[in-house]
Amino acid sequence: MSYTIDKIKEIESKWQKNWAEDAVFKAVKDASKPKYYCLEMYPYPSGKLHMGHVRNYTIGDVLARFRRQQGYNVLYPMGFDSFGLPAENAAIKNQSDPQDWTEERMTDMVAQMKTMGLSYDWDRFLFSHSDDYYKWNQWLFIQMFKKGLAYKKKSVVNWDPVDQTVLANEQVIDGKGWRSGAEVEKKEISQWFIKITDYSEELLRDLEKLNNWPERVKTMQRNWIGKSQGSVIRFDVVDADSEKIDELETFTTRPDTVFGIEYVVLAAEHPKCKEWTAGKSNEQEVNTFIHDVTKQSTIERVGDAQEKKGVDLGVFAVNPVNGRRVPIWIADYVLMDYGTGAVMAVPAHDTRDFKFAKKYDLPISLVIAPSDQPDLNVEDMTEAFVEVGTMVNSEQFNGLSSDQAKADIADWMASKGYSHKATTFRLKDWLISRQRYWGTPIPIYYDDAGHPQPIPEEDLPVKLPKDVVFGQGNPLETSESFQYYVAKDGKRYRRETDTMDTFFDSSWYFIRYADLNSDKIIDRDTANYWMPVDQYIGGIEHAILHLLYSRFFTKVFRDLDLIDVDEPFNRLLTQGMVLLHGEVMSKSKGNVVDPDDMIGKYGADAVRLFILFAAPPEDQLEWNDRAVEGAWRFLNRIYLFADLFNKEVDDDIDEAQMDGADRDMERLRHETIKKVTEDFEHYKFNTAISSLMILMNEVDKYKKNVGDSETKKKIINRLIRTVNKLLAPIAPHLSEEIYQLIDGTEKSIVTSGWPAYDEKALIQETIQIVAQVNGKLRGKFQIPADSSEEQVKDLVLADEGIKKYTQDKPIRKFVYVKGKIANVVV
RNA sequence: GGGCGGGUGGUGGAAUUGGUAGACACGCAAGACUUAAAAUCUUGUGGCCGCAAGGUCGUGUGGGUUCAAGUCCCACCUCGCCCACCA
Repeated sequence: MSYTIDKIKEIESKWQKNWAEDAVFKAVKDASKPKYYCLEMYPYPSGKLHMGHVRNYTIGDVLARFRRQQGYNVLYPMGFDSFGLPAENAAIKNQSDPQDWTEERMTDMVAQMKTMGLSYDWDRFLFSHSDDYYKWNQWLFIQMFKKGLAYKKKSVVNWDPVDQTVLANEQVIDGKGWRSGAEVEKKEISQWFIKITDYSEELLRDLEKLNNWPERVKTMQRNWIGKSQGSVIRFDVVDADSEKIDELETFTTRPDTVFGIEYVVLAAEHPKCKEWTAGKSNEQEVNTFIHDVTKQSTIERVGDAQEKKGVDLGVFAVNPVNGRRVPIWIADYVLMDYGTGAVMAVPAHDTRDFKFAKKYDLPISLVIAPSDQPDLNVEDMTEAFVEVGTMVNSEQFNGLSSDQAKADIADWMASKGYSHKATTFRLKDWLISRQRYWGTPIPIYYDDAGHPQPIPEEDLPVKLPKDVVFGQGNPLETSESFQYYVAKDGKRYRRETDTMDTFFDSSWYFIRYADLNSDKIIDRDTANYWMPVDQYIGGIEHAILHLLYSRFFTKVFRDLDLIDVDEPFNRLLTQGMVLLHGEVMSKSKGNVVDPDDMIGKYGADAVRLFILFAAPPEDQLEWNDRAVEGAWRFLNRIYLFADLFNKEVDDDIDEAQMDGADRDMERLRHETIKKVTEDFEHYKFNTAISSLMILMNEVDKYKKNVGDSETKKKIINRLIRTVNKLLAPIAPHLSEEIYQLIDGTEKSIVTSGWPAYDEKALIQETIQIVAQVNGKLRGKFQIPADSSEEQVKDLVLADEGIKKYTQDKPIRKFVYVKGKIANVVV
């Protein structure tokens, strides 16, 4: 009778089995129905699901089931981001095969997903280490190579000394490897890059289209792309005798300060540093400085941000706007890979330049005066003035606001040929090569001249070999079978032994789901039918990298004429973390709650219900075992309530037979349908659930009178059906059980439809309004819903309770907000 | 340093976007049932005063706008996340 754990286990496993057998969740393209593509970020096969996964998938499953009931054709697949370092680290430690290691973990996690009752279409199971998938990674790479979007470049890279691999800029966090946490070193090698910067402008602009993305994710992407507009100014470079020896370009966003340039400063990596000082007296000093700066790891260079160091190169730049000769320095605070690697320094109006000038006793001259201190003296300045002010010491621009001068000087310099306007981005090309085994092999061989050539498409996939040795540098270099590519003519060529960053895999898997078994990368019509993903759900930690790369790949697909959409994810939900006692759950802290334990104790439905009820999906969620029990109690109430279903009566109600209590009950039923439907649309699961609880609280009062009339029995039947369907996305097993018990149909509740509400049924005859005197609550009134303001005023002012406060004072004002509040001001 | 979010009972969180602050739930307390416990049910539960009716204070702090402020404006305190020498 009661909803005991044994009963729960029986119900849950029964329906999981039936759904699988009946292929209830199989997605089939059907142009006659609106489609809904719901997707969670596919997980890394770490071994076990943690509560973060459980939360993520519960949210997605509820949305998928909600849409199915509404009649959408739903695509809801699952897979694994199964390439990556942990499998390889395990191989190094335990001599295990990365593939076996990975697949064991996948098997365990899939079993856990199934006990959660997630409604995935398991016919579309994708994992990135399958050669069926990575073959298309390779195919894509070749298309990119042919278009010049994949290229090789020697460069200083971030070297992770622990993982023995190169890291992308984005994978360096505070100068440390994002996985190992080791301090990153500098190393120069030849690497593969993807030219994402070709799409900087479009990636930035199209953020505008993403109306259903959280604002903060868009802001993070905007900052990451980092567009700035400014001018590139050309300087003549002269020696101590003012003989021109070269030219130099600097980038600035502050053309308004050009009359205040006191020196020009180059990055240590700038090639001109060595050129101009070769054979000079300061050559040794400059070389030592360059060596010291460039060998520093990022953390040392950035960590010491306050202390700026530099060396005078002994050459000069001529400021084109006024002919002034200023020294050229080299300094550690200038970055080679932004702008031109050379900066015009205006100490009075740039914080870094100011500190540098103070340290090396360089002159400072003011060209913008603060509006509240027009007579500011440079000697009195303790920091740079970086705000808008009035132009001074800037010839014909004096007196203008610096904002205005910024535009005017840029135009003027450009017209004189001193500069051109330029746009720069912070976004860098994406370094994708990894000196690692467990990833997609880069499909390239090197011809006799050492030039990279694509492996012909008919030779794809380039499969990962098994004859490798782990723990000695790049494993692919140790494989006899892999090292050489044998071409059609029988010639042997050296093969590329780097593999791809796993972010490459995850940048387009959502497109492959649309047409997983195609013998092309995708079938265009099928992809166009399912794409874009209507609802994408995952952690905020992917706000930049994964989501930006995915947007980029989608645009590349479009430009390769493979698909017609240009943004992959229509709506994005970033779910919050799961905490225990205010801390993130983690194995090292020993504060993890095992999903299996919870499901074993209370059932999947109760765990799902708790997770959705305890917090809005984007907020952090504080785990609470007791509250899970509370969720179980609520389900128990539903289970017992369904017992009242009376098969002897239909639910065709004669409205004339309804009494006041019946009408109230019916109205609340309609209100609840409306509330739950709207809340689901806006991911407000917690308030949807609370409105179901309110309904059940009212039902408990109402049902005490059941048995009196035929009408009440019918209303109870309606309530059971409604509550069950509204609850079905959240607690699918229990709902399916009840559905089959009361309606006994062949169909599943999954496709049984979504309850409708009637706007007319929501109208109330009498409503409650609140009366205030001087803004303080003084009384409540039941009034007919169509009362006029006059009627309300008369009623309120005549009331004894209100009179107590108004006494005989004159009424200064009477404010009435229809159906809500009346405020008497005396 | 820059950007983005937050701060509401013992706890998780509601509040129709300016209109009854604390919905709903957890916890707690009292009671019913029980030999007892668990479960279940009933009642209460922001602080202060009061037996009660009721009064009064109350959404991080201080000011302001308004008939009316958790919500809008100004200043400040504080927590979290992201980016960080970007010229």
